[in-house]
Amino acid sequence: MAYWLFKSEPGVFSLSDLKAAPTDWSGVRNYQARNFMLTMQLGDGGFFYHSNSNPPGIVGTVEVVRTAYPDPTALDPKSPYYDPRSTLEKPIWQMVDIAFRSAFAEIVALDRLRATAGLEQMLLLRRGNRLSVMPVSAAEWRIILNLAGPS
DNA sequence: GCCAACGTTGGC
DNA sequence: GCCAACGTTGGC
Repeated sequence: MAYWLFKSEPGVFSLSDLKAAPTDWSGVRNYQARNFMLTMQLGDGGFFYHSNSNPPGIVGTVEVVRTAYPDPTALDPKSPYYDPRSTLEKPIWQMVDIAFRSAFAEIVALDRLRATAGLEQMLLLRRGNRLSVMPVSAAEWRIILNLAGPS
């Protein structure tokens, strides 16, 4: 069982959108993020992070409900995520499916994460980090759930 | 809207 | 294989 963090701009896709229906995490075009998705297991937990919002922060939890499979938007010339290097036979990009699990009573804001002991090593907080999918350690997971309180 | 940080691209 | 240029991300 591993833990992850999924980043999304709420104006584009929010936790409420995910609550309405599970979704595929298509459109990831970063090799590191893709490689993380390739290692995800059914039932893995994830935080849902709202970026480019005020304040940015973690708003709830999700669950991996399907392991990695080819991202079809890479093959669609009309998609903004189209990648002509990718083919049906040799897909480059992968995605997983995630489902809503819980919404925090209050957002755990980025500045609060930064101020919390035990989260100093968190990948999310690293300077210049731009990954849309990243791992979270079990310890970090526990600390943040505590910050969030009952959902 | 600004800009620092980063990944990717492409010329050489 | 180097590295400058570029596009994108995301906090502020």
